[in-house]
Amino acid sequence: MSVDLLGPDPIYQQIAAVIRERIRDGTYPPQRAIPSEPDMCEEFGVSRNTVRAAIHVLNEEGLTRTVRGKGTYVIGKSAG
Amino acid sequence: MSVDLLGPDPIYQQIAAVIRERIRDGTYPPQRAIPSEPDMCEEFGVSRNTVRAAIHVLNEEGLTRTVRGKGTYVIGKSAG
DNA sequence: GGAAATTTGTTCGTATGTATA
DNA sequence: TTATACATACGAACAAATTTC
Repeated sequence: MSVDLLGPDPIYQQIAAVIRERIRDGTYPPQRAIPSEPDMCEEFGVSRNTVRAAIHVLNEEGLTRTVRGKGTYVIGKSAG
Repeated sequence: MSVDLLGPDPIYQQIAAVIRERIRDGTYPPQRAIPSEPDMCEEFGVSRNTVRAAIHVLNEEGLTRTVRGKGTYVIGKSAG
C-alpha cells in the first residue's frame, strides 16, 4: 500500500490516519505491536520525530499504548 | 510563581529576564541544567522557537551553556 | 552476569512556511 | 522589509528499558 502524504493536513496527521485505518481493518491486530519507529520512518520516508508525533495522536485517542524498550501496542479486544 | 509576559518587550526577552533572575536568586543553581525547552514551552505557554531565542540571549551573555541531547547548564562557581 | 542489538524516551540543532505588527 | 512568534519537519546526540546471545 502506498501513502501519498500530500494534501493540506500535516504529515504526522496523515500518518496517524493510515495507522488508524490499519488498526481498524485488522492489518495491525489487537494486542500486537505495530512496526517499530525506525521501520515506519522507512516506509513513510519521514523522520522519527514525525512518526512519533503520529503515534502520539493514536496514544491520545486510546487506540495504542507505547512501552519504552518494547514498542507500541494496539489496544483492543483480548480474546473473549 | 506566575509569569505574565506583558509589557512592551518581546516575549523572548521577558523570558530571558525571568530565567536570568532565577539563576541569580539560586532557583537554577550553578552547574545544573535549567528546565528543558519543552518544559519551558509549557510553563510560559510559548513555542519552542521563542524559548530557544531566550536561551540564546543567556548563552550569549555567558550565563548558560547549551549541550545537544543533554540540556542547558548554568555557568558559575563550582564549589569554592 | 555481561555485551550487544533493538526500541522507545528526551533533548538540542536547524530549516521552512505562515501570520502578525 | 524586518522583527517577532507559532507550527511543522528533518537531523543528531544522549539516555533508559528490553531482548537476545
